[in-house]
Amino acid sequence: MTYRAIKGTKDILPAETARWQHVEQTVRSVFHRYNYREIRTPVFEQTSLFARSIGELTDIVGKEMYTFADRSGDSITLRPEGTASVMRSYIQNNLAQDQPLTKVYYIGPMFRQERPQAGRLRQFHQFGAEATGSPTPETDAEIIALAIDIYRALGITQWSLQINSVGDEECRPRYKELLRAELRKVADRLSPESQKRLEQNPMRVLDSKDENDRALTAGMPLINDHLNEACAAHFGRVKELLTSYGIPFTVNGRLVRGLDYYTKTAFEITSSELGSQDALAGGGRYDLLVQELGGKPTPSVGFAAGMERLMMILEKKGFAAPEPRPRLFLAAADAPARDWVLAKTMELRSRGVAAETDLLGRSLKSQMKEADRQGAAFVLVVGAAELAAGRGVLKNLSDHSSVEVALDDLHHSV
RNA sequence: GUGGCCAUAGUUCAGUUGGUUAGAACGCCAGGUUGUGGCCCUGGAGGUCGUGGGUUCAAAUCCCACUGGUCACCCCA
Repeated sequence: MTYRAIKGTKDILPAETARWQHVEQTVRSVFHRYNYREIRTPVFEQTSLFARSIGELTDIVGKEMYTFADRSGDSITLRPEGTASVMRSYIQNNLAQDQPLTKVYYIGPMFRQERPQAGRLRQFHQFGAEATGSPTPETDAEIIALAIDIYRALGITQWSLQINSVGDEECRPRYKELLRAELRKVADRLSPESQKRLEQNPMRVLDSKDENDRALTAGMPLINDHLNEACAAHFGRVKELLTSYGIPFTVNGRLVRGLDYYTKTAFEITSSELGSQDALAGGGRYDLLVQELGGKPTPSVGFAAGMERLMMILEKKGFAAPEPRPRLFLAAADAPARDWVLAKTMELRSRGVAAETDLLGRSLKSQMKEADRQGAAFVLVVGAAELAAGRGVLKNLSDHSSVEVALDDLHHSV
């Protein structure tokens, strides 16, 4: 084997594309149900767009981006997530002018240069939605409900929703100082990773998976106990709405998302059906991002979900999407019938019938086996005798029955 | 970036303390039935045993390096 797909990339083969298409269709139909419209942005952007929106200190920007210089020397990056591009497009195309609230969704490949493992690829696929222009908790709740509805529509029941509020530009800095002061008291005993975060992003220390860190920070103040009035009211309303929508959730005061731009609501949907990488979707509110990118202050909420992890669950559940199959397979019993069979196949196709025939000049037995393998509903064997009589025997491959039909109006018989 | 495990037909795997032409199942092709699929029977094609080096009379088997895969850490979808 000479060429292989690049590490961390995968071919989605014909045997699996039916499942992908089914998921894509289901996802789209739920988005449309919620009145979100599709947006398609380029898969690469100026590097600084991602650096600025995701945050210079995040792992994504610090060590995971596919960044390269193009031929003119500009620094280009393959998108590691969708929100930054969508917001760039929102500002560039002035989408705000059409209506006060813009609801869009996207679906497509993302790229991060990490070590691959179960549920993590270098090129992976996400779908997500952004509701831009609304500060209301009703919008947060809609985004979360939308994500949950997609899993429900796909028959995925083993998920759990965790939510938190990470505060805003007024109460978060105040809380961070409080937390930092607490953390300093145990700083020398924290893991090296957490010591680094103490100054840069102390909230991430609470999110550490290190057991010792967790023990040390066990009793420390949590952000959602130190929200200002506006954030607390917003968070309360989101929880109230989720409850009224019948969506179960747990509040996790230590939940901090990996991207810098979140404010107020942050949430994560995980599945116990997955391995170590168990996050199905994540999202939250990002009221400061649009202005950070040069637009007018525009409050927004959104989420992103991984397609491969969804596929892993569906595959594990043995979910099989229906495959396209030929309606009729036309088999030639002898050489003179081949031309007629080819012409008839083309005619049926032009009439909208999924018709298939042999292109390899194979024996009749082989053609029959092929028709069976393809899952064709019917097979018609045509030879000199049938051509002379103008009639043939149409065989139903699933119930083994046969009927005699006129060759001229075959399309009425299948 | 760090660590564990793994690498033999297209696929899933067997291959004894190192020993002669490396096997099975499934899949693929052909025939059994000179014009009818699925089951069955017969036959066939298909492998530089991941790559390179070393030990040995002898290596798929032991050792080293590399490459690839996989899982986990970090982090995330």
